[in-house]
Amino acid sequence: MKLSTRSRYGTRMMLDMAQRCNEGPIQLGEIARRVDVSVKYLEQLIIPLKKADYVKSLRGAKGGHMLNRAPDEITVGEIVDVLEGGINLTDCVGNPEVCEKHEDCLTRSIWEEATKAIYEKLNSITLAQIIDCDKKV
Amino acid sequence: MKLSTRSRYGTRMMLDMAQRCNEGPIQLGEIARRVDVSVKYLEQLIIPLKKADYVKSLRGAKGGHMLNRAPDEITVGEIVDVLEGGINLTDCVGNPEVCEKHEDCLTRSIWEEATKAIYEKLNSITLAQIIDCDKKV
DNA sequence: ATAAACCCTACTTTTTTGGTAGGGTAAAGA
DNA sequence: TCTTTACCCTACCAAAAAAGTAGGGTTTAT
Repeated sequence: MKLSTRSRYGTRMMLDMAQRCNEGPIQLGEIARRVDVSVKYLEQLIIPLKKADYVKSLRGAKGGHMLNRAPDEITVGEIVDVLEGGINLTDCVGNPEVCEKHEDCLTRSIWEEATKAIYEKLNSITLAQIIDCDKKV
Repeated sequence: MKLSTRSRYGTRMMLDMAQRCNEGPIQLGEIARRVDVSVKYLEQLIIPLKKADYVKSLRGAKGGHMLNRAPDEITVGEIVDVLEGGINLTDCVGNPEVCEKHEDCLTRSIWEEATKAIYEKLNSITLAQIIDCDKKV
């Protein structure tokens, strides 16, 4: 029931980019230093985020990464979804048939409802909200 | 982010007992057969549930286990809490100080809110509700 | 007594997580 | 054009957690 470091570090990274979304491309090395995670690990995390079009990159000297949408157009739920490979408390949530007892399973609906609760909560939080919240302090 | 088999099997077991809560002590072997989990594994799961007073046991011949409260007095959240060792999406949720960056962490409040969402959902579901729901079908 | 059933400790295996290593490729700027 | 900078890609590895087994001990109803 714990979130993986992929989601946690990935969210930190996205927030870092969100805070600098008007400063042009940002190098991974820079982000790595600030969020305190190795460049190599962040490289791994940014690939699926690029594939899902939340991030775009520029190669070459002076290249780097940046958000592909405004911070208020990206939710934490979307990030977790990409990095965690779906937000599901159990394998049977989206796919009842993976379980041989799915015909008369009393519990699946519980896990479905709980999954929905977490999903809705995370999808209601945008990167912009988190940054703004910080500015007020 | 996946629920462990401990929570899932444990919930199945508690539901099984709830469905038979007026039939006296129920043997683990019987439950194991119905919920399709080894007796040895269920033995492991029932210990913390007994310690937390959700279950009571009778030793000896014709002994067995039974719920220590009415099914509408036990929530799924309580079961998961016991078997999972707390419902927390990250280690820092209840204990900010485990993280050296907790001073200026933008993300902790996200994980706290999401944890709260799942916690409240699971705590709103009693064993009785799940069984009743089944009876209607 | 003894059999049925729970109780307890330890160990093992498998899977997932959390990375590291090392080289390849693209492109901006001199 | 050439070189540097930074992203891109494929493996691999180690530690930890999850999942489950093994085997013996203890209690108690009959």
